[in-house]
Amino acid sequence: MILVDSQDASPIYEQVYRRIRTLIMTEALKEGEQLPSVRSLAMELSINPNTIQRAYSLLEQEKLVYVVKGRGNFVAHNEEIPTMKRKQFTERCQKIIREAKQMGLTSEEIKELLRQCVEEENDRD
Amino acid sequence: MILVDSQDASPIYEQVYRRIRTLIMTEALKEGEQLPSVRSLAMELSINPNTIQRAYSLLEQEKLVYVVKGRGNFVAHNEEIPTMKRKQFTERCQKIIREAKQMGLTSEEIKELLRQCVEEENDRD
Amino acid sequence: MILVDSQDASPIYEQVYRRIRTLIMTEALKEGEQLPSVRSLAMELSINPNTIQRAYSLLEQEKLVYVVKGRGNFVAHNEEIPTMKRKQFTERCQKIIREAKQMGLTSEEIKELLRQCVEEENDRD
Amino acid sequence: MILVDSQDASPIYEQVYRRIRTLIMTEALKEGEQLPSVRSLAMELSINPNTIQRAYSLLEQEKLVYVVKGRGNFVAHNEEIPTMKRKQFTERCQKIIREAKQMGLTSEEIKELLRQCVEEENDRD
DNA sequence: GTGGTCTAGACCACT
DNA sequence: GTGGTCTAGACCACC
Repeated sequence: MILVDSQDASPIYEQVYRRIRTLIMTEALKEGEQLPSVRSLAMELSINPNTIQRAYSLLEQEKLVYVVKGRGNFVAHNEEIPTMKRKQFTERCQKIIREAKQMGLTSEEIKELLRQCVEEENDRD
Repeated sequence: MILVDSQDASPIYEQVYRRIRTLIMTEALKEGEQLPSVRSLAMELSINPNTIQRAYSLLEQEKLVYVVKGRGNFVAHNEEIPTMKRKQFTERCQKIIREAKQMGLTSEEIKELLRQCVEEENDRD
Repeated sequence: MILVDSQDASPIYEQVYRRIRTLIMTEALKEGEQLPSVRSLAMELSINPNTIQRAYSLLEQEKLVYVVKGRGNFVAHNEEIPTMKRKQFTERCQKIIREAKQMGLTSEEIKELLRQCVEEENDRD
Repeated sequence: MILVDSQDASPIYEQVYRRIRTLIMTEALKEGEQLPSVRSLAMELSINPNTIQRAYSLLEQEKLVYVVKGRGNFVAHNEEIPTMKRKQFTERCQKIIREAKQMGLTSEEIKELLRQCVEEENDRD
């Protein structure tokens, strides 16, 4: 369910964090469900427990996970997930549009290219 | 023409590289034009010449710049720039759309959010 | 009468301790009254008897509870409770006011903020 | 300027974090000023560099500090500091008032005790 | 068994 | 020299 890509330039703790974050947002991990323990997941991925610990701490900070000392980490109740998903998508869009403009693409070109992307993706469904 | 943001998390050589890359793609720097020398640019930005050298090397690797030993760095001829710009933008779009779908956003939601982004960006102009 | 919040970061034994302490100080549990037995309370809250035992020990240390071996735990006689409550509150206040001054807040600001706090709390009643 | 109290139950990284946070909020450390390097501070306090690192990361997350890789940590520009100070004070007040009510103190008593505290503190000036 | 903290020591990227 | 990441191994509190 969780993989570490040693080719990926981003730090391992961040890969693990992002992966679990996605699993929670897609509800592959449901509210109240227990995450694998720090140690067991570390063993499974053959990495250091501290590295997993760090990923779990990030998830806790974002209130996606809550910790019960001595028992484990659990998926938190979070009704803002749909909002978060939209916000995340919007931010990324704005970023690439801004960069495209900086590259000298006109608003019209951008609009047209976006339209094409959406259509293509719909055709694939 | 080139600025370094010390608050930016990305390394300085990459900031310089990206900035010049943009200048070339927007044709603010035209084919055959000479780039500032490694030393003079380093002085101007008060950073280490090694850092500039590294940025120039990246540009050379991408064939956006060619070097004439003893004379300097020059903007290369590259007729594929407009195509590159579009292709790059399209690829990024497809990537974030695909990820959004994986997150469980519907095609309709995505379409709507994209429309909003474009509008907002136009309003900022 | 006693609840355990698994989301609360503080250890369970402390939650139980604080809760019973409050019940005694508010005289919801009166002098001489018997506390539930370690085992029965553990069963009721579905937690380990050791955890309850630890909470009771803290209460005993503070002389809020006394133990009769083989019979159970009882609320102690303690005529200083009202004084304790005021003293505790006053000490805390002084502490945060002193810290606020250290942060550079003026006496006037502090007075005003305190007034607001009191009002808001009264509105909630 | 920074001290670690081995008696204090709170983790070392948090003590360091809180201490520097206070220094910034009181402007003992001013905007743009450089913090001691991770390694040098670790040496000075005879603790592990990782522990300092962690404290600095917290400060960065709160945007009180920004990092320039390869150069060091610097106090960030943050115009929200006065607001933060008030908010922090208000939260603490609310907390102790709420707890006092839970203990059975009446609103009148609380008001009166607060008034006394403020007066005493003013007398000390 | 669980998570939380800390140390010691290493390697990397950046300046 | 700087910060950032990771490992290995330890100890503690809690359940």
